[in-house]
Amino acid sequence: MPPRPEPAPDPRPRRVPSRAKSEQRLRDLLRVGREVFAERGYERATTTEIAQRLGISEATVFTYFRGKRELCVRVIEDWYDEIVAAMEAGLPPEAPARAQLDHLVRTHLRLFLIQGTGLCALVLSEGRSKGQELGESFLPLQKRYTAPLMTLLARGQARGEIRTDLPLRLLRSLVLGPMEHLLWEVVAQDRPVDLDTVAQDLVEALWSALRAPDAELAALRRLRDDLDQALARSRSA
Amino acid sequence: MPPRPEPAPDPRPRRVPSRAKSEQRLRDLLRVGREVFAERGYERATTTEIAQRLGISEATVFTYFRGKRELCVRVIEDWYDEIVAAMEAGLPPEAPARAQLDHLVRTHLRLFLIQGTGLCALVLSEGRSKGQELGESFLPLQKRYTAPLMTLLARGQARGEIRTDLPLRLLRSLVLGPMEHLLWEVVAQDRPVDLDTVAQDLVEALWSALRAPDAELAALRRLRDDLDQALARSRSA
Amino acid sequence: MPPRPEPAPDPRPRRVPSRAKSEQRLRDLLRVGREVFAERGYERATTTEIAQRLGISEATVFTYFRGKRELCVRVIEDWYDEIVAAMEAGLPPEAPARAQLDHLVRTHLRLFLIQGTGLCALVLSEGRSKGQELGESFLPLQKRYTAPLMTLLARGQARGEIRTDLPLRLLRSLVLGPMEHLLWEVVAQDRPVDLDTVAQDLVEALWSALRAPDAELAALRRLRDDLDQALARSRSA
Amino acid sequence: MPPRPEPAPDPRPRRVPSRAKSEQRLRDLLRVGREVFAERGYERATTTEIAQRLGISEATVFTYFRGKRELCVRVIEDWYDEIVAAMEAGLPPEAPARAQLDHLVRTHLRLFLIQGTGLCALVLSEGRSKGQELGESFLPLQKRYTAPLMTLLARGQARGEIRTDLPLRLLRSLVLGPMEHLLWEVVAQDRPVDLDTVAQDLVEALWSALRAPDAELAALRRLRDDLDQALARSRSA
DNA sequence: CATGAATGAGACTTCATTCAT
DNA sequence: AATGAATGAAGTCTCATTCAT
Repeated sequence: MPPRPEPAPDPRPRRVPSRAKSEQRLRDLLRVGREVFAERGYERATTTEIAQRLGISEATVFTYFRGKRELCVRVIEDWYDEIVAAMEAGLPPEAPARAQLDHLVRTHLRLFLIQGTGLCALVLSEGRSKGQELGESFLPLQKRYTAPLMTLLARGQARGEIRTDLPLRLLRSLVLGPMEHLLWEVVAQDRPVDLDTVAQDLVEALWSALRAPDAELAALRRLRDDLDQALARSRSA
Repeated sequence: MPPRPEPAPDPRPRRVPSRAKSEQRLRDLLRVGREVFAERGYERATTTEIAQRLGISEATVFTYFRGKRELCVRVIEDWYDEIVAAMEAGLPPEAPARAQLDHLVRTHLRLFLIQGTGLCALVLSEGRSKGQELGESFLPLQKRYTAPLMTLLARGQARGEIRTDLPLRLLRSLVLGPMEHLLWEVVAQDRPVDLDTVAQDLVEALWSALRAPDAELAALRRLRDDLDQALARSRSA
Repeated sequence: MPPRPEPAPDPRPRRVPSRAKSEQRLRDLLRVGREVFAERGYERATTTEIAQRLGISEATVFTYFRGKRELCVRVIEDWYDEIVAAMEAGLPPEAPARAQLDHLVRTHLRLFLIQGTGLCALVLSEGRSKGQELGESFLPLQKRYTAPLMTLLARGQARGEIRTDLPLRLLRSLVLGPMEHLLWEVVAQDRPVDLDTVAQDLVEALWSALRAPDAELAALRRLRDDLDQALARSRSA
Repeated sequence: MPPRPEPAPDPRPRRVPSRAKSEQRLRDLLRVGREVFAERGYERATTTEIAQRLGISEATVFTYFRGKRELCVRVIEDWYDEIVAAMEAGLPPEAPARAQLDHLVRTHLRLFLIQGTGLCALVLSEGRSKGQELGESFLPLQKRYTAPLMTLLARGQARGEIRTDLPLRLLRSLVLGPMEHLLWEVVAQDRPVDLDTVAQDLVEALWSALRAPDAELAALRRLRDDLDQALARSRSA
């Protein structure tokens, strides 16, 4: 467990493994790397284990990646790519906001339930303190990751489907936060969940919080406010 | 009754850190331990650093705690104690659910903004896989931590203030999730936030999702009806 | 069949020292390990010293053995193998028991005089209390080690060469005990001994204690009787 | 487990604990020290444990003894004193050698069965290599310890009860060796023994090896030898 | 006199990484 | 291109011993 010095970006030239080397090997490393990092977290994952699971030499890992850190970053990037792709696929921009939200939530939960929690934890805990070298690589990824949601929300606001009285960032946390929290619980307590039920319930709750107040409600609120003011005037008279 | 698991042979005695030892030292260790674990996470935190920050010998750390792990657990416990205490203080059970929620959210954000994110990450990422040795100590703490919220929600449901059509667990995630997510962003992007604004907005959004679906609507309708009748009476007079 | 003891969760993989690794290195480690453990005993032997004597890095030691304990066990096993092999070589089962005893004692003393005392001490003092982690590995070795002697004794009894009125275990101690004791003295007082003389004397003494009580006596009596008869015949002729 | 540098005799003057201090405390320390050293061996015994068993501070131990090593030496000395005393008591010098041997063996086994094995191991394994600082203190003790036996044997030889054709040292090992060996077995394998039976058997066997050859046997052997010579002469003629 | 507290010195062990083959 | 082997640097933890009170 000695936190290696991880001696900074390392400007020395490196035999860059020729792309043509073994695409398969590279994919294997990313796949197994993802498994191991997800299971153990960054610090507790070892190059030894990754190599062993593939039945290759540890040294080979360093032929494909400059080091553990680079492998980890690549693993995370790959994972983000998948998520973003899945999220964007089948999200017709013209569908009603609630339907889009439903798709997003469902996709999200599904992807994470399969394997994502470990990686999520990885990103969360490694991408933490500013001093950490890993974290810096993650910010742009975070951006890409939340982009589909932000787009969805913005479109919904533009169309009057989603409330506009709260900052977008807050709405984003409102959607992503509960999902992550739910997933933690699932993993921590090892309780199986019914994806469909949870997704449905969650969207129901979220939508209550996100939707633009509907017409009658708006009218009634205005009525009440008018009344208030009228009363106030009458009293001050 | 199962035949006792045979109480581990040869328990070499350890120096027991006398309770009455320098209370100050102990508090210092917990304080600095909290800092370091929060900043670095469990694996990257080192007993060396903790000792150095206090200007004491590393060996001294082990006079007060059986090891790194115990220190960490104690740090977390301490932190939970603070949180739970703060959460319970000033939460009048008879107040309206929304007021209670407001208090809870505000307290939560305040406590975490001060230092909690690192510790939150610590708990989240270390309390992950069941195989991990730390995680097991954390589950009971999690329970205590969410207890105030659960009580609040249950009371609200009983009084008809909070919707009953969704499982409590989901509502809990709905509240805690966004807070954690917001805090990550704050820390990760180092963006300052206005606690009051964020808390107010968040409660506003959460309440839309939590309240009994027809509560406001019903109230407004009744208001309108009352108004109608009042006007009618006034005219018929 | 008892329900398997649940195979320890989360077995973080270790680098497996490949059998084909530098055989030479391995032999060196066992050789030097034997020296150091013999000189210092288990606790006072250090991996540092073992590595230093070979001029290699301490880490390398752990590439070949899982840890200090495993190295020690392997050292002892090796040593036992040598002893048992030497003991069995040249012990013709059909030879008279006393001749076999002579061979065994001589071999034993010779092997131990070279280096064995330290290792003997190691086994004796580490294999002591049941709580000790090392001891458990040693019992089977002890069995193998004393097997040749036990066989010898049993065969001798079957043939009527060795007394049968005492338990085998006691006879075993009667043989092995003095040898160990003699060796202690040699080492402790650093007094040189003449292997042949000591072995001869010891066997002489041991044989007095082991032989079937009446064996020599009976033989001599028969000799005398034969003689008498021969004389008688010669006179009557 | 770090083998302390044990920084050599330490010539600095030391507050020698006034004899009048607490004789009781001193006895307690020696008693408990004996227990712990016997159970664990020198290296694994800790001043912590000794102090804890007495419910006193670790520092106090160092008020009574210059250090762990000195305590250990004193423990061993005490133990030797007891043994020698017990051995000498009730050993009437005029009794037949075999009766004396019986008493000695019985006393020895009894004393060791109670507690001695651990201490025996201690002496054996710590008093090993010449470089060890502990060992040097032990040689004179060894002398005192074996003195009663040596006296017994010498007297027996003088009286013609014990054979004189073997060196005394060898006879000593012949007696002490098996006893130690037997005790190892008892402890190592945790097998209970019947002291009386074992003692009786052992003495029986030992006596066969020690006693002066009896009259008939001697006569017969002389006869055989004479015969041999006569035959030889007759042939060479 | 007794002790609470602190600590220096070191032990075992792990692991990312390098390099000759 | 792949790897067997080696290792530097670090980490956690233990314990005899000292010293001010």
